[in-house]
Amino acid sequence: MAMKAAGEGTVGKAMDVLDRVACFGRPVRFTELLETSPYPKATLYRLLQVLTQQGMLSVDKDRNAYRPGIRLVRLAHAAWTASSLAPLARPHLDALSRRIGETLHLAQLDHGQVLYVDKRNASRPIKMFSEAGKVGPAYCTGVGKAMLAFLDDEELERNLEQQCYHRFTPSTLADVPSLRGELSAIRKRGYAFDREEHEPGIICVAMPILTTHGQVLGALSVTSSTVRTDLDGLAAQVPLIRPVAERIAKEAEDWHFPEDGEKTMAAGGA
Amino acid sequence: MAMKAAGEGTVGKAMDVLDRVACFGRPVRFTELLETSPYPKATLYRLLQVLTQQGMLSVDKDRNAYRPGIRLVRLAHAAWTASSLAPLARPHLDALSRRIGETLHLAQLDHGQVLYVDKRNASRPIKMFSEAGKVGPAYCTGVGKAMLAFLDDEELERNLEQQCYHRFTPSTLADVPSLRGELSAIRKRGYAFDREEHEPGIICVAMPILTTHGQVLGALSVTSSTVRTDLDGLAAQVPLIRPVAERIAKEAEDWHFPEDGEKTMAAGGA
DNA sequence: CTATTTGTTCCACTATGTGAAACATTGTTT
DNA sequence: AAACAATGTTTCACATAGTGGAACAAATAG
Repeated sequence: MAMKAAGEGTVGKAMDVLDRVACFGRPVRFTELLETSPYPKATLYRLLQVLTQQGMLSVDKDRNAYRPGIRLVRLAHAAWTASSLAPLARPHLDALSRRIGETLHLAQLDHGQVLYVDKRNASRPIKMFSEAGKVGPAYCTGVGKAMLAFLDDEELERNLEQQCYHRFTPSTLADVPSLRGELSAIRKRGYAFDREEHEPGIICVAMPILTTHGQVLGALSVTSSTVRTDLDGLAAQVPLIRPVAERIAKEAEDWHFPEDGEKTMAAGGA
Repeated sequence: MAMKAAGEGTVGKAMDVLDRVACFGRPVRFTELLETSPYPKATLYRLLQVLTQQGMLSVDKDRNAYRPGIRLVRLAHAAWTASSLAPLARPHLDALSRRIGETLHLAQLDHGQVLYVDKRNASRPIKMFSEAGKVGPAYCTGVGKAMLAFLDDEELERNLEQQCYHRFTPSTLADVPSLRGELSAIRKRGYAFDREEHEPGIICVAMPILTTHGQVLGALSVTSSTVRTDLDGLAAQVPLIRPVAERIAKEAEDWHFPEDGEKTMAAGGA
């Protein structure tokens, strides 16, 4: 995932390294990174130094394993609050969750990947942060396809290139032509299905969240399993989902920031 | 907060700009940033361009307001999972939360600030991500002081400089000498109190989480209000809290990463 | 329509980051 | 313990990449 060398400036490289470290999901040793990066030793070394010193990475006590730093968590809080649909969509998701007893996902597109920014689970309330922030493939998930389908040409091409087209299940659309076909069907239909394309037994309906000008903001999905329902069963939920997606889109568009608002200086407790 | 110009290289500046944008908690216009930044126009401009193009910032549709980007959320998920005590501490927090009916905080230190990485609320389950990721001052919170008290000299000095020493309440220790005194008392006692130093009516006990070598990993606190209990009441919880802090420390130390583990490629649903 | 604020581009200058290779520091082998 | 291998750190001549003053363009007023 995201393993292309960002030909951009120094900052671009630094971000790329950040990504690479984050991808591992465990502390990475210098050499490991060196082998999977397009950067020469010394350069990688300095980049890691800087990032560490900046708190974007932290070094394991063993003194030679890097992992994403705490500063990122702080920054992301801001990102999540200010730049995702989640805070705005929350009440709507809550309401939908109460009406439909199924798993809900709210997702956005990020560098060709689906980024889940919020989630409702049928049973327990929320599994918190660790859920928001997860990424998944775009070409074989309901939300992913729903968003891809409504991108403009230029963006679509860029995103199509960024997919890895791994055949997760027999029904995965694992090449560009079939995916294009599916996307055009989705455009016509107005929403997308996931026909066990990512995980066997898991199906979903996904509704794009679009501005009045057709700009893709995100997508909203209801997920279930083949043992509990089928595509028709999910399709029956569309009348419930569509207005929610539209509502979220409307609010996101209208939301002209508080101009100055309150600057609630610091966190509550202690 | 964190408004010093990072004299570091280009990457440092870029990160600094990220912070600045994140600080606002709302979309920021170019000029606004220009006024509050030590960078010349053109430089700031280019930094913003790069960050935007990297997905670390996103531009509001009005085309001239920057805010933290979605890519940060993705990165932070990795950071939270791999680099915070939260995932490891979760079961322990859950257990503690069941025994004590009060608010719990799990925090770590980041650039002189307290960063809350997890939280349990007495009443409703969790308020999710928007809680984890919040920052607060170190010099006037229980967790903050608990951590400061056990830093080594060099780190302590660095951190003391980074405090803003705003007098939130009459009991805030708003200068270095009194803070030093308090810290030494905390070192002797082994844990810290918050005596309404940050918010009137809010008190807490905080236990540092330390490695066997005395390295500060984080802190754990029980928060309550003066209408429900007093410092003695909170101190009575110490026998419950201390072992949990020790347990977390132990596990954090023992946790030598899964060496390779499973690479559960992508998120669950669809 | 002119004035003013706000955002974007130019370009000579040099500070910053580059990367091959040498060096240091581990850890492993016999 | 010496010889070896693997990993991490530093050096240094070089040029790319970032800098910032100032001129230019666009968008809002007045």
